[in-house]
Amino acid sequence: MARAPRITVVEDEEALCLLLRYNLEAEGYLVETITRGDEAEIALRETVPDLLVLDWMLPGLSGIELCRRLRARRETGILPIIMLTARGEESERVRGLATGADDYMIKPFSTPELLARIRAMLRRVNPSLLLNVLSFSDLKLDREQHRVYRKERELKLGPMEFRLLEFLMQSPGRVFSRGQLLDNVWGPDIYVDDRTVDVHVGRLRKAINIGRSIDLIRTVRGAGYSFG
Amino acid sequence: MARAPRITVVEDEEALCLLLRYNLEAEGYLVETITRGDEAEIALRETVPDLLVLDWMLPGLSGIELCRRLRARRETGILPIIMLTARGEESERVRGLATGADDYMIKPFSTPELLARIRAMLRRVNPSLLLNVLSFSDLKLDREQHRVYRKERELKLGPMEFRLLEFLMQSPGRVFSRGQLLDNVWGPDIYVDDRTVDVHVGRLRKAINIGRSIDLIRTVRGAGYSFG
DNA sequence: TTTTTGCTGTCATGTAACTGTCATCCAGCT
DNA sequence: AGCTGGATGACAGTTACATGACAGCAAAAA
Repeated sequence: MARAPRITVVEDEEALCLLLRYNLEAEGYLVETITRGDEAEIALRETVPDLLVLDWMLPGLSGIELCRRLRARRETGILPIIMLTARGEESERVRGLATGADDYMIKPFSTPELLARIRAMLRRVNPSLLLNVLSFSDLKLDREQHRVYRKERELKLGPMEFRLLEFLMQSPGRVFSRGQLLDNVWGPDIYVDDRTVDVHVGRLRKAINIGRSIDLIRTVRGAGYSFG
Repeated sequence: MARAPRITVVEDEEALCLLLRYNLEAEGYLVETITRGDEAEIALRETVPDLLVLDWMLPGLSGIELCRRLRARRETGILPIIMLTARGEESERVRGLATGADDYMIKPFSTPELLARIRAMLRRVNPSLLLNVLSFSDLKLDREQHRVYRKERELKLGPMEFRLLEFLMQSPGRVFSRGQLLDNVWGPDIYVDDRTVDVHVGRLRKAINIGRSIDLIRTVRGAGYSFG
């Protein structure tokens, strides 16, 4: 499997939490589990995962309300959400979707089906997440082999440079602020200077723009960086 | 929603086709119905709707195969697809999703539920476009990519010009005083001369009115500026 | 163990781009 | 015309980014 997409599970039943974590990690995802709705809202303000599995009933803040609030924010407006509902009444199903969940599962549900839905949804939102080889122009990044090529010629990247490039290549053209890059590439709990990003982008540039190649990384003054 | 979303229904049962067309049109969608899989493939090469309702079993070309082919093409790679399946065996469900459908309904299904799912899915697809790209006439501003185009030609804007244009484009036609612009674009705690706005509007004008294009920014004497 | 090598984060410096102000010119209104 | 408010070019101060240098680590090699 490709580089792990991040999935956050918000579910108060301890047993189900463990089951989901076990299965999702077996599929190769990076999993974060949260048991309370209000805690989830705070956590999601920090970092946005690639997909959210959300229980309908939660202590602190109900799943449906959390969903509504997430949809109202730009950062999480299109975050894929799969809702877990206890009862299968149709009125509730419809309400769940109408609130902005992208899909729902009725408990008890089959784990393989949930995994299939997650895969389908991730592919729809950002196909790059599930690809093993990202390429753009004459640059190719192989996640499995941890190798990068520019025009058939292999490049030598440090670990940080590789991860930075990988992340940027997942959303070509999109501009990320230094804060976003630190969160997503360095990790949410790492506190380093914003300007460190500049240095690494510089190193990455030097590494991938061998010879006279055009610069594949764009600096957006006052905003951040983007690939392509 | 600005324009009526287009929905294509591919279904061979005449009665179901009529029922769906009737209900979807009542909701305000533009509906096209096709009864054969191979015909659908040809039609979808011409125009891509906003959403596709696709029967599992079809004459000419099966729904699952059509789905697979659509996913392979760039234009229809992320076209939202709701699959209609006759039997509800889980293996088939999973197969449907794994092929790339975004959702499915098991026949016989409840019409309100289908409508709710369509609504939810369109909201997810359309706002994502609407959220990130502002456009007016031949001017296009992409927030995510931080790029601005006039007639396919990319413009070079400074950070302030970009933010100013972004703000103005959010409410086309509305007039903002210099004070309002300072508050909203510069920030509430920034104290600069009112006349600074004039200069930036001037710079923005110069940047977006390349050549002989008509001026997209309107000066309202004694009141302020507006876009469009 | 010590030595070497490679990677990372911070800092200092240089530079190019951006910003705010002002003076001057111009257009619209009475 | 005369007045008022807006447009514009010039300019200096400031900001944000690029880059080279370097020390602290950690892993690999000797």
